[in-house]
Amino acid sequence: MLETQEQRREAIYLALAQVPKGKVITYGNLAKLAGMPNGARLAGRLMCGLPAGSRLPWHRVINSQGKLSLPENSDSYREQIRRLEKEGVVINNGKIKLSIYAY
DNA sequence: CGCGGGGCGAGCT
DNA sequence: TAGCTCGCCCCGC
Repeated sequence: MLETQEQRREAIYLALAQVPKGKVITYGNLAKLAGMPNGARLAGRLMCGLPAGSRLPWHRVINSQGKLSLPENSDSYREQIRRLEKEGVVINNGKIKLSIYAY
């Protein structure tokens, strides 16, 4: 299980698809749920490689510091902020409250 | 095959 | 809180 990179990718996607709306999850935790204790960086890699039309909630994935791990000047960054706020996620000084972490 | 670099994380100063 | 180091895994050179 989880031998090919396609299987790992699917595992991450499945785990991501289970993150409820209005909540967020860290890269490390996401990878862990997918069965990869040390796959945080892989998770990050996959996020930036997601197809544009994907229905996956990639915007609910943040780093362990409770912040968005994207360049503040990028379009993706603003897009993520926009989507999160639209779901009711409160962000203080760029940080997200621990109370809305999933799992 | 070594080396540097990532949408990472944990631990120490 | 801010930096730095080190460990992890995957990629491109």
